[in-house]
Amino acid sequence: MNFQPDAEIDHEGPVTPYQQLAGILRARIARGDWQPNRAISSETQLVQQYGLARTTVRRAIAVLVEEGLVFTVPQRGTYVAPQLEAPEGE
Amino acid sequence: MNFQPDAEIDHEGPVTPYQQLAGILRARIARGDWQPNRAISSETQLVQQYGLARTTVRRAIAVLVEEGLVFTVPQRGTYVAPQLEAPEGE
DNA sequence: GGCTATTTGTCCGTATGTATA
DNA sequence: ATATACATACGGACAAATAGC
Repeated sequence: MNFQPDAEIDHEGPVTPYQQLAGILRARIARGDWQPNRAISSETQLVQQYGLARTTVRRAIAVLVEEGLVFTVPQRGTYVAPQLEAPEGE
Repeated sequence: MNFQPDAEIDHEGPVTPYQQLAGILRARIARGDWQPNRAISSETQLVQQYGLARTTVRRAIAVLVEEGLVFTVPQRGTYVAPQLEAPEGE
């Protein structure tokens, strides 16, 4: 499903908040809010920005990790995965 | 059959309670008690509001789902379907 | 050596809602 | 009407590792 990168979380709709956030973050990465190998917002920041519980934020991030879009480094942050679809010519 | 949105369940009449509830909910949706993509009352709330058994409430909801008027999201709720009669022009 | 702040990791409890028996 | 199971969401708390002063 497609999400707007600047959308807000709808707590009343049929789509669960963690799915919405995953879609929003996916859109923001695609838009270029964070470059590859750069950290996205911390979990605490996402909690404040979107008004969600941390467990919900972590679940959304887990979705992106599962998709290979980001990777998490313990005690460091969550980083945008380097694009592996582009041929590594230079 | 037409039902009043504020009608009560008649347990003595010829119309089965689940048909009555389905008609009432249909009228309430038409009246605008719940907007599209918004959750209707939970099954528990409908049980309490109309004094029906849960199975009866679920059967009434099943009728509306069959009609495409609402859709149920597991572990989340039952939502008013978005109006699909409007052409999707943009 | 401290202290403080930040970040992810983990666990607890409570609540709501559907699904099933 | 009760009970259990499952998924989701929220809030809080603590741990561990890192970084800076």
